Amino acid sequence: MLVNINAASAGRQSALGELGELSRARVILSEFKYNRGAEIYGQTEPAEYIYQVVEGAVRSYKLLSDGRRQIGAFHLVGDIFGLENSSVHRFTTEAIVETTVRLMKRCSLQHMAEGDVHVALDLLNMTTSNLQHAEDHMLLLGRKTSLERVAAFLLEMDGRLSAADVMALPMCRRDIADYLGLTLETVSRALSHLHGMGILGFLGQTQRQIVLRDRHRLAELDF
Amino acid sequence: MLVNINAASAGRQSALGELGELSRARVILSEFKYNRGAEIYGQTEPAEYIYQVVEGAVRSYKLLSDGRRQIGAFHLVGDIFGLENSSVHRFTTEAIVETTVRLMKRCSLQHMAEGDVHVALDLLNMTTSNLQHAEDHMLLLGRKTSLERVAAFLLEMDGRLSAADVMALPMCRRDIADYLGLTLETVSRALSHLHGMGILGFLGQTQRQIVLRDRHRLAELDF
DNA sequence: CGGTGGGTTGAGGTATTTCAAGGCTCGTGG
DNA sequence: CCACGAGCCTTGAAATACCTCAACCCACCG
Repeated sequence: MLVNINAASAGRQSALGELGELSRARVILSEFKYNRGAEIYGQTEPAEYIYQVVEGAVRSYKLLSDGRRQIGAFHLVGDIFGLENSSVHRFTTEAIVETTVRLMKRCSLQHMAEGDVHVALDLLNMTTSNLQHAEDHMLLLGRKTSLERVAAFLLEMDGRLSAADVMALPMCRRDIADYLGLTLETVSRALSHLHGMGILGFLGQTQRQIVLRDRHRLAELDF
Repeated sequence: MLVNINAASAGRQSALGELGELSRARVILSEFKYNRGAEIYGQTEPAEYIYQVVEGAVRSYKLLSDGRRQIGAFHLVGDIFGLENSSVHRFTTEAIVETTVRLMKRCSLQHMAEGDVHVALDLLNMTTSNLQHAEDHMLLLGRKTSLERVAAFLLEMDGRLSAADVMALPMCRRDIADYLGLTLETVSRALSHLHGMGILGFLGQTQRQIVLRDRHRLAELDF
């Protein structure tokens, strides 16, 4: 059963609260754990389950035939993913770090949606949230400079991770780059630049813990 | 009433057929005509209506504060748009050419969706179609070259306009560019390049009528 | 006719990519 | 305990895809 479902989800998945709705129907199967880098499902695979991140982080991406990769979204704790309601997945998803997820059979969900308007409306809300994110991301990918993209990324993560005043990014530079439509070197340079401007600082040697020193000036960079 | 609703819509708006469902409830208001370039609604305006293109073509876009523009989608004959089901529009939309649309009050739709599962599922399907398009477009904007983008655009339009063997594009080069995340010059050069390769030809002087001579080779350019 | 709104093409500039080198951390095995 | 390689990150220098600026053409229209 899916009780106590991470109520503090201020992120994109605004419908999370309403998953309580779904939970009452006892269709949650169980938890499952994936190792760092493990594939959760592949593009064009039949979509059997939908998932919720309990712990860890997930990337979902598309590939071109020559290996170019575009990450469409990162799924953090509390997020629901795998909700392509065509019966086939449109992305490949992988665990970025050691990740545990909750599973739910998609067909029973489908069934529920047909019987209960509220479930259907919940699905609609979740899908709309995803659409909205995709729309904003198109603007970023089509029209923003590298610095603006990285600034937008940091602000997004700041809003979604929001653990403390220091962000612990789960993903590497290459993941960020493939999310932002850049190369990892460009991302690195942009971060260095922001560091040099005094807008952010690094903690530890791994460079994945980032502290926002001046959220206001960062927001000004993101048009 | 919304009968005879352009059944030949093989495009993204696969849910079009199901709009028949909606039509039965007599919430279609009337038709309205917009002049070339006229704004249909603006970003952040309250979303009062949803629309269906009867004749013409529509662009919907987002702007950055300095004028950079990203077109998220073109809406052609038969397409439904304005379906942001947050009560506020997330795009600005304009008629590309003289365009007539059908209107439907959004609130009554909302009301219907709450009462009828089928309506809710229709909305979900339409939203999912839009999401799928946005996901594919992210890959294009983030990772494809200018030639690949233009090739993909031509193939998309070929599938959606599919009037005869000659495509009559309603939109200018700048619109195409802002859709593909390029400049109009780059689009023009890519088209010239494809022309030079014998893959496509132009009809008339306006350069908006394009004939695909070699659809197969074009498809190979779109990874 | 002159002006405006597309469209094409060339030349030069630039943001980002590509290629390459080096540093740091961490796990593994000698 | 240290050596070593692998993974990750940064930084520099060179290459390039795309952008910018500019000129020109053509069709259309008052």
